[in-house]
Amino acid sequence: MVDHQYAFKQFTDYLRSEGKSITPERLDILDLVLHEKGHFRIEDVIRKNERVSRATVYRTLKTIEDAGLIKYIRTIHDEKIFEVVKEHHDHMICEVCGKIIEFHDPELESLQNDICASRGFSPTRHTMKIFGICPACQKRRSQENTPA
Amino acid sequence: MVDHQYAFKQFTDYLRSEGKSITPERLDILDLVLHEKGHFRIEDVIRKNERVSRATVYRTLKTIEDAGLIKYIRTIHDEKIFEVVKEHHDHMICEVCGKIIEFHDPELESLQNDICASRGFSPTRHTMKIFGICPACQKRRSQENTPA
DNA sequence: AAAATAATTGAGACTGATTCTCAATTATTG
DNA sequence: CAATAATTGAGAATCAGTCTCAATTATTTT
Repeated sequence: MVDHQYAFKQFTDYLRSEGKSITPERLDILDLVLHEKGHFRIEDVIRKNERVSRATVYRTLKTIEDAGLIKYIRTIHDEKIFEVVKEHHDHMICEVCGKIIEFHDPELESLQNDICASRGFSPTRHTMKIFGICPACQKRRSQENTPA
Repeated sequence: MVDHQYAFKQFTDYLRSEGKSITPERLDILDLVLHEKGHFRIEDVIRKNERVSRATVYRTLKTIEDAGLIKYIRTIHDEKIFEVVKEHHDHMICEVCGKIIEFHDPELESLQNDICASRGFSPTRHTMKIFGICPACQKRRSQENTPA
């Protein structure tokens, strides 16, 4: 879970620092986004918030992204999927059921930094996606191949 | 460089195995793609091959991708960039000049496998992108900040 | 708190990328 | 070579995302 209070403060601070207005539309969308469990698509936000226009949803999601509160990844099918930014983490994506599993590994992070350093590249951020089959789908598959 | 001869064989084998026809359009596009240095965009292929229709370029690039000969990544600006598949590698992407640097690190690969194993996830492939500033742009920047 | 100013919104037009349709063409098979 | 199956091209259609601009709302100024 994300601290909503804190997220709202971060967002309004960001808006003020950029000379942008604090509007009910923006707060509504942030609220909706914070209540999303896990990952969500833009269409979800548009559908669940008919009061706000499609254009404003797009604009506002980009603003919230610029504020550093959400980010997106691409699924196997190239769908844009948003998520609320928590601590940094990477993703495992199941190619069978589409499930997205988050993970974080400090060793991986430091190894990445080493690799960059050895090449004179100055990293700011990274994304890593591992595609494969999640435990549940592996189990289901092995059951299907061994019928009663 | 990629062995063209071998790539053509792989492609025609793939087509045959899928019951697909071997057409001049498909071979032309594969040929063009193999001659691309590094990374290319779909529009490049369409422009350089006016004999073949836009629709067929799209269809054929997907076919070549399915055959495992090319793949694509997304840049910072969400552009689709294709590349010929060589040995597996990951990418560093410069946020200043857009340059794409390929790298491969066996330690990274085995660490990824360990991480998956510990979570019961069976990996098939992965993508990793590190965004940051390339050596050339770092140098250029530091020069700009220290004028003569 | 009203006026003046600046930013935002909504509706729908627009764009660019990609997919679809289907008749005409070309490859494959027997 | 004829019959069959797959592919192609041209343009229509779709889709996500952006843009326009007048009307509305937030912010700042007096």
